[in-house]
Amino acid sequence: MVTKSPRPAGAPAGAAPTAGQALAVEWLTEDQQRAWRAYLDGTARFVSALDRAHDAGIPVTLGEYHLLVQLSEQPDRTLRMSALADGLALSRSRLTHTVDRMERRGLVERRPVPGDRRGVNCVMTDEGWKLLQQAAPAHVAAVRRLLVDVLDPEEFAVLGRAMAKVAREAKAAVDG
Amino acid sequence: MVTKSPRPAGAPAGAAPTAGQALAVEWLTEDQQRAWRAYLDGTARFVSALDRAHDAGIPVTLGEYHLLVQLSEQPDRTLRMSALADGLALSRSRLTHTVDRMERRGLVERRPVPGDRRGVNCVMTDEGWKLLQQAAPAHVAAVRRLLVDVLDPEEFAVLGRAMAKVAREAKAAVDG
DNA sequence: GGGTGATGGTTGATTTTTCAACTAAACGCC
DNA sequence: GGCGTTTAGTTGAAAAATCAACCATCACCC
Repeated sequence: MVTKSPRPAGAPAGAAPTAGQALAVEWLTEDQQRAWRAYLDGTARFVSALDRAHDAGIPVTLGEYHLLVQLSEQPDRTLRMSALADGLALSRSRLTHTVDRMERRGLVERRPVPGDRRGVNCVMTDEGWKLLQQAAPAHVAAVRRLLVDVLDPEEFAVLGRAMAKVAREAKAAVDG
Repeated sequence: MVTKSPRPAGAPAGAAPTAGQALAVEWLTEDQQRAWRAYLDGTARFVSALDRAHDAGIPVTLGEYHLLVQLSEQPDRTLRMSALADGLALSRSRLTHTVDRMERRGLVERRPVPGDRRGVNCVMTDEGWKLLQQAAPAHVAAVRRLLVDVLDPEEFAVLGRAMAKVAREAKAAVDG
């Protein structure tokens, strides 16, 4: 197995790292490789299956759905753009565009933030709320069918804990 | 906790499902909810952190990198478009466009498939190979730093197994 | 109270992705 | 051997995401 054609991230035959680095790269073991690939592949396929479910009958995009969910959890179904962007791990620009579209559809509204004249609040409209309600059952069913019910409970729990750690780390890497 | 404002996928107060369904939707428990959120959030942040790493110093996009990796594992660094699309969970159209771009950059080449005049093979060029080599160390380092080394080994192993199951299920859902 | 830098958000151009329509070759089958 | 169907891949237009500037307000602090 060692002499396969140089694998994904397997030790490349020639080329040394560009510069500076002391070549202290540790490649992944076979097992790690497998797990990493499984994660990658599984996530890609899961997301696209879920997307497909949203196309077929759920009246909002997966992304829009998540945005509505975030808002739905706020006391007044209201969240500042920046908080929303952070919560959803979206760029500010992307959020601006997304909210533009959703606003046009009447799902959310922009309102000024009381204390800060720079700020903009994003508020879910009744329309948006209704749509969320409508979308929720099929969405949850899909998540169950494609993820939750596929795993046994402990597995799923571990997955959750693991990804929570990953989230923390990634967050640190980005803004740290 | 039950009487929070209707949660993400928590039991909505009003609206019944659109039609037909016998309302047999099972909502997620608190724990499941947490795990699902963690997965979603963790994945989003992980991917964007990895993307960012690719921007900063790695000379190919994450997507392009994965494509090159797939090719690198084939005997002749060659794979049919359809196989590549399946392997990467990409739409055919998206693959066509992506390969267009990469071909312009000289990273891959299109060649006819010997036995089947409909088919198109995608072959990694030496250029592409060199680039992959160059990119690999930093890529692997990032994956380690952001994922592999963040988890303890058993956790990571479980993650791998779990997502492999998920991948199978999603695949079944899509083409089954 | 007037700079200076950070924060919040938007804009518009560029690049990617998606979507639906389309061509061409292969397959099956009678 | 001819006809419908499926498979492979491309195309181009429309939608969405990214990127780099940009404007305004705020916060600090001297």
